[in-house]
Amino acid sequence: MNKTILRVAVPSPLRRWFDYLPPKDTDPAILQPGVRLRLPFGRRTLVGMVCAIRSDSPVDSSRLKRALSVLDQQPLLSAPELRLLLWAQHYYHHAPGEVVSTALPTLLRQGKPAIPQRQAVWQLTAAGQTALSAGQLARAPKQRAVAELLQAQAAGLNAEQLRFIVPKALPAVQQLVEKGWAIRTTARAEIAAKSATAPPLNAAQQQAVDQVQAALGGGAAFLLDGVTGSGKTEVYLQLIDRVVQRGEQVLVLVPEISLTPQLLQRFECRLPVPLAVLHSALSARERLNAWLAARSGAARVVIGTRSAVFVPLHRPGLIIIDEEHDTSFKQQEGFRYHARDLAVVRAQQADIPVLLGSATPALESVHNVACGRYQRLSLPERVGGAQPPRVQTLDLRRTPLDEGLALPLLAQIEQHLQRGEQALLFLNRRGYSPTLICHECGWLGSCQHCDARLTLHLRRRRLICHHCGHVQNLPLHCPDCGSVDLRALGEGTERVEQALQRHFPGVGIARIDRDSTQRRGSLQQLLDDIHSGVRPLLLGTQMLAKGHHFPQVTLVAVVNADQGLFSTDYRASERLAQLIVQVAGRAGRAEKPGVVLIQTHHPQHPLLQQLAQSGYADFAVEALAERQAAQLPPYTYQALLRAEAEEASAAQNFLAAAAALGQPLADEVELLGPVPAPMERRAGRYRAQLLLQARQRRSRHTFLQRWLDQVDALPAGRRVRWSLDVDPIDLF
DNA sequence: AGCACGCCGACT
DNA sequence: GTCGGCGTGCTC
Repeated sequence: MNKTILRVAVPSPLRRWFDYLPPKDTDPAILQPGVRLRLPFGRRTLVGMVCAIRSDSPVDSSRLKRALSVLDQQPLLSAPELRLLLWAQHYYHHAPGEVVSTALPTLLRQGKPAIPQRQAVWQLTAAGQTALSAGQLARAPKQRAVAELLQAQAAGLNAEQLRFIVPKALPAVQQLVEKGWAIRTTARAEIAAKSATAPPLNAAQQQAVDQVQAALGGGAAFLLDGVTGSGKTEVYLQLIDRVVQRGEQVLVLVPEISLTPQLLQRFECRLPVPLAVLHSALSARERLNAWLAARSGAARVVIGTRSAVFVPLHRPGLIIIDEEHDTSFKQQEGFRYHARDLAVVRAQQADIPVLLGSATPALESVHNVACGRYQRLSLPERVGGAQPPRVQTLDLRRTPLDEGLALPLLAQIEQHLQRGEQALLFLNRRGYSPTLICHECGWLGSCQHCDARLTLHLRRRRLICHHCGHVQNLPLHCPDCGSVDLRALGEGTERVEQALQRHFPGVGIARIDRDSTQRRGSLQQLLDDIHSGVRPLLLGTQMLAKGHHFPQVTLVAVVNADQGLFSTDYRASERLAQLIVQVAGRAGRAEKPGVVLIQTHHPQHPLLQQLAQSGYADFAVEALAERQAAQLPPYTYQALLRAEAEEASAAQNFLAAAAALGQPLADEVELLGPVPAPMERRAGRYRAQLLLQARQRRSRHTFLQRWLDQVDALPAGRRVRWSLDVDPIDLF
């Protein structure tokens, strides 16, 4: 008898598939891979997805349950889309149900119908127009901001659009409605067809566009290696335009931090086609609508962060990954996939080109070019003939420092400010100082939940743990000896800001870090002040290093490069090089060449020398040679088994048991550890890890396949939280 | 992960 | 006498 068996991904952390019988009297035509089922699972009822249809099962047929109902008339995911998920499940050895869940919007995971729901749209009324121009909203800034937005968009804006641009816009627009100054409708906002004209491309940009265009309709991977300011986005836009004209869709993946209203605005006014955006700030309904628009083909361009790599597309034509080196493409918990790597696989499977863009490509990508897997497209020059910034080290040895700033640096800042130009200081440490010490007895303020020092936040008068968020009041005297002589050791942005205020009284300073930009809209305010010249001194963390353009900045200083130079993490030098080059890229535009100063006690360090003299590309070649000599990725293939537990030895014990199980299987792989994590205790849990390294991807895969079956069954595993990370990028 | 079953301590 | 602690077993 030829039975129909449904192989289902069930939302549970189990690394297994579950087989079901179809519901009674099901039309066989609707039973296809990609439809959802309501299922009895243990004593619960869950929503799972059919991933394969078979005629037999390893499970005895008497033990197979019947699914309760089929939730979809059509598959939610097409065969190629499911294939990508199955590939990812296999490659990352992760639970099928969690892999599928990652690819579905929440409402679909909950079993809601896959039907778009019309969204409310707000428009300004005539009365609202009058009130706005009469200045009646002068004392309600939020309502005025919303009203101005609505005035600019006659077709109206939906909740998502309003919220994305004006924080807390919904209560404000509600108040406008109550006064009769705005109305709420369900009319669909028309796409503004105000297409800005494309600027002419330079020769390198044109060549890049031509080469990718020639590859449309087939599979090929490109690395667009373009220095900051070389016009990568313009290359994307013109390619997107051509793909859309072929009637195909483009998927654009960007790091979370660069998906800003400015970026969207640029895309919207250059691409007069429906666009869908997928980011974390969307409501569940908005996310589902965007997802469905991508799936139906209504959205021609889909922009999203990491998880958008799984979004279904009616007619995919091109995938673009901007800032491909950015580590936010790697999910760091649960299903630990890398969106960039999966995008490459997806494009390959769909037989379409993929374009990875960066000024500082990941060493993996540079290596893939060298192996012939990617074709390199190079944009060596800045648009408009701007000169690349000059990179110099500033030797800190025996140099007087004021709060971490060398006097020659302060002198330079002074000069640039006097010329009416701007200066940017980069310091990857927020707060006032990373350590509070008792000058009397040596007591250090440390976190009770982590193996870490507490960071002093002087303005808030708090000690804060940057690892677990623990907050305590600033002690007035030493808890150990009672001395009042407590001193701040080291510099954070808050402290450097004070030093700058002292040195440059009256000069506006824009401090940009997580603390100064917590209120929504405050980042925008700071950026506006920078562009208008109100704040010519910029100081900040990572946030300042990514994406933003500061045309007036002619001096960039890296306050402390030494932290990254001697780390035990072999990826630290790659990250430091990327950071320095990215920060340097903020400096100098067109007619004003920039200077980059790197403060260091090790001016002769090869990494800094290389960046200063020959740039990132040469650094990458050298760094790859070192990786090869040390047999590290991308020349070997790693996986990391992590474990954590409240009890000190539980994590180590579990990993030791896992290692013992692995030894007999480990003929082509190496097991290193278990060792305690670099910061063993974090948020009250003890953490340890076991590293696996293999010469071949294949041998890593077969090992993991056999090993995990046994590890899953370890009783010690129940007393810890453990997870597997294939291709880890943080070894802690 | 859930959720149930099951076998030992302090409480209405 | 029970309510409830968390060990351990199972999920097609």
